[in-house]
Amino acid sequence: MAFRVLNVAEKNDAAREIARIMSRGGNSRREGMSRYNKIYEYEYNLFGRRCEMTMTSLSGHLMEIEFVVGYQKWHSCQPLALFTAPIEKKVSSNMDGIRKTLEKEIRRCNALIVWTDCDREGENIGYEVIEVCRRIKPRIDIYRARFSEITAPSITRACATLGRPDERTSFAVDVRQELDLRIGAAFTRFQTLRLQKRFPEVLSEQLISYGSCQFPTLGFVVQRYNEIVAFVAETFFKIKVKHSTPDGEAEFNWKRVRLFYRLACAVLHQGCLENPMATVVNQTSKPKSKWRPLPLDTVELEKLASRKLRINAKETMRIAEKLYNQGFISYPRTETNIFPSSLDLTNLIQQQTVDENWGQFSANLLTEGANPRQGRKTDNAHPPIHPTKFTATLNGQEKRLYEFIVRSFLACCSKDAQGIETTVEIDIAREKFTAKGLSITAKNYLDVYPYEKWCDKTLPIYRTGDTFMPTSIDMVEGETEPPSLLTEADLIALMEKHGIGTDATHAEHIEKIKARNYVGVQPDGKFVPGELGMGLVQGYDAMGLEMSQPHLRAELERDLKKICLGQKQKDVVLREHIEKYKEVFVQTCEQVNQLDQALAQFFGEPVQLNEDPVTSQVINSQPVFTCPSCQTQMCMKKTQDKGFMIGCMRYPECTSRAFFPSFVLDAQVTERVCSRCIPRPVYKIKFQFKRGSVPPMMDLEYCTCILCDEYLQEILSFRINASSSVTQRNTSTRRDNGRNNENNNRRGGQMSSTTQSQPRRPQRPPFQPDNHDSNKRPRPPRPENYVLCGCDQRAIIRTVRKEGVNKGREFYTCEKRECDFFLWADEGRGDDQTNQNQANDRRPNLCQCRQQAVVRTVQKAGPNQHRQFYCCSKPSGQACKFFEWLDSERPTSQPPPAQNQRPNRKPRCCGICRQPGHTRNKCPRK
DNA sequence: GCAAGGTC
Repeated sequence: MAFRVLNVAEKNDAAREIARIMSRGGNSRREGMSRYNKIYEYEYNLFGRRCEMTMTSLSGHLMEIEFVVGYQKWHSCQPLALFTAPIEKKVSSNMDGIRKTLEKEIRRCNALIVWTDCDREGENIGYEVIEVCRRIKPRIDIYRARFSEITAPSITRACATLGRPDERTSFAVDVRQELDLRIGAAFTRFQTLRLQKRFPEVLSEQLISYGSCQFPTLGFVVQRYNEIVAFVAETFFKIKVKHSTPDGEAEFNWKRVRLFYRLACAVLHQGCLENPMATVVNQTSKPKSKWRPLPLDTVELEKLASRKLRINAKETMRIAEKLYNQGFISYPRTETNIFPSSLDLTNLIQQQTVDENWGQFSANLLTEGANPRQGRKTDNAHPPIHPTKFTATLNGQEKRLYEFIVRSFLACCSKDAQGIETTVEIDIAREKFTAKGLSITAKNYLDVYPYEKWCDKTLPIYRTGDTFMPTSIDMVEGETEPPSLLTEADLIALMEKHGIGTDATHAEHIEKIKARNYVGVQPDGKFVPGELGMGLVQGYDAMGLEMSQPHLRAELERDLKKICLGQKQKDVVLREHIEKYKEVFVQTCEQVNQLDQALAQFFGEPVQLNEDPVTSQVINSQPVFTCPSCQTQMCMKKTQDKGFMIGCMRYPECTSRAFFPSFVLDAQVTERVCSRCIPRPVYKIKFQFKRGSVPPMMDLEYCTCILCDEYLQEILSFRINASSSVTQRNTSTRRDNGRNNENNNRRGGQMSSTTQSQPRRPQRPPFQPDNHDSNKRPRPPRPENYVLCGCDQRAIIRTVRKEGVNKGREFYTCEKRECDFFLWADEGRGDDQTNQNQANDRRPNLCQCRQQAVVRTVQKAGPNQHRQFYCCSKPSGQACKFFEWLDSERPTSQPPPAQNQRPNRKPRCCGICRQPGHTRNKCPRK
């Protein structure tokens, strides 16, 4: 049986080229599941045997990381929680075709060779391929091909020296991805949500993002602007000597360049004036070259297009990609500035000989032979940017950029410009002056490269020992000048220098800070900080945080390198950086007023908010509490589906909280007293309920304590029972009546007399957050008037309200809607343990699909009506077929007594005919 | 609605 190998490259171009080299042009091609990623097939000798090779490709990263569902929405959690929120890595939806191709092809293969780019990201992308393939074939043999360029020798060498993928390098990328996501999302949400509310007139629609590359890029612009603003001009003085002759004019510059003291300069100037005769002390002539341009890589193209053509980096890349797709130029995303020896430069130059502007130059170049200047960088994949086909059909910016690429290519393949530089040094009153002249002897590349100037400068002829009387000796005054604002090319150079972003992303980061209104661009192409950008940088600077400095990113880069070298563990780096940024985040929250103040300089006074100082979370209702466990302020807010919540704003770090159910319409804190936890803070809250949600108990007052963390339902059930005159229960099933007693006494006995008659409940220890796992919400202390139901939730007591034999009877039912737990209260009345035992007895089994099985009752008329059975609790579409009768024997023909029926359970009314027993879809009237 | 990194 044939030994098949699946080969995967990072992009289709690379796959095609590697396949062509390995097959010596003899490969076949077929379509894959992704239209951009073809499948190439050929045979190759590998592992000492003839192998059937299948080569396909990706389009960069196959997977993306994202927070799990509960954290994706902006208001779903505190931004602080994003530092620890669970994340997942999965195949991006737009990469589904590629995933399917891999899954399909790996099934028929015996080994996998990863041919992704040989850099850090490439290694990580390789592991994404491995993960997808291992899901299909867990034991597949995996190799890594390492190559420095896509040429026959390099590819052959890679095949002969196949190794294993480097997990550490891939880990480094995992760390970078996770940190970028967590930090970016946390700060972006925090800044945006807060500042939109603080400055609604200006920022209500503004997204205020933070990114580890965006902010340093902004920082460069602001720093240069600040340097200019802070610049103090200094006056300087210098001496200039001129000499005019019939052969030409010479201007001599002072060797001291300039002095900042007028008197000193004046003394020396006076000396020259008193003894003005100049003596030529030295005269030299030497050859001078002006170097031709390097081959174009992406960054160089962006910088030069910005400087020479005034086309910005983003636009340059857009046009370049279009030219590439039309086949006019080579791939424009490359870090290589070395032409590979395999590239046929002569043919490329030949194509350009037909042009009316540079055709003649190209023809001459052919006769001389191409001699490209070579740089030092290679990305192992793509050659420098060069024209691949002649065209004269382009217009506008496309034409300009194409012409620039062609002229750069021809200039690079030509020769340096040559000239003779003459330097003349003279002495006047022991002060030295020099003048320089230039005589160009061969323009060479300059003939085809109009973007650079090199001019002749003719000097009169001087010989050493000559003397002459200067035409003028002047003392001139000048002022030092501030640096100029950054151009886009300057900005890209700074980003490159400090390791901010990559070649492929520089333009995107610049574009992003423009889009966010952090910076603006003047008509002359210079970058100025915008009000928002300036305010953000000033605000963070005022907090003493170096958010806009490149150091933080540089530190991460250093640690990532250590992961690659095995000097540091991935988890350690991740933990350290998360902790560091989390600390920065907390500091930002604590000092966030600095940010407000910085922006207030530009946008006016901010709108006042009720806010938490740590999280700046806006609070909708008063007042603000102090968290008893961490001293952070807590807030009460209305949640979408859970009614009201009082909770620590540092959740989940601090788990102090209390929830109130959704039938509460309004809540108002009236006091801060606790009968049980004094001197701990406790809140007494007055609730209003939706009409009908509880028996006629409107404006019920409820005292709860955050420390004790008790639930509203408990007091509700108590009050309901107390007012319904049901038989007195065992006092142990009642909640803290003693506490109410104390409260009532303090408030002058406002509570009903029923509560006052209850005996005091034993004191329970206050809530101790330190005893809880910070990742889990603490379970509330269990009050005595509920039982645990089978799904481990509380089953609370309710009263049958419907007319009939069971009216007024009480029953336990699970708080959870999905759970069908039901227990008559009088079946175990007076004995809490019995209640619990009964509940436990009725705990559902685990069904076959490991889901809970719940008890249901047969509704349908027939011999089994009212009989109970276990079945899977999943929704019908997903449920397994687990089924088990609850009773061992079949029931008699008589229906079971009424107390075995569940009151008010699932009337199954269709809502059309108002008749129970069928669903809306099956209604005969429909 | 968030990052940065691949790539088409």
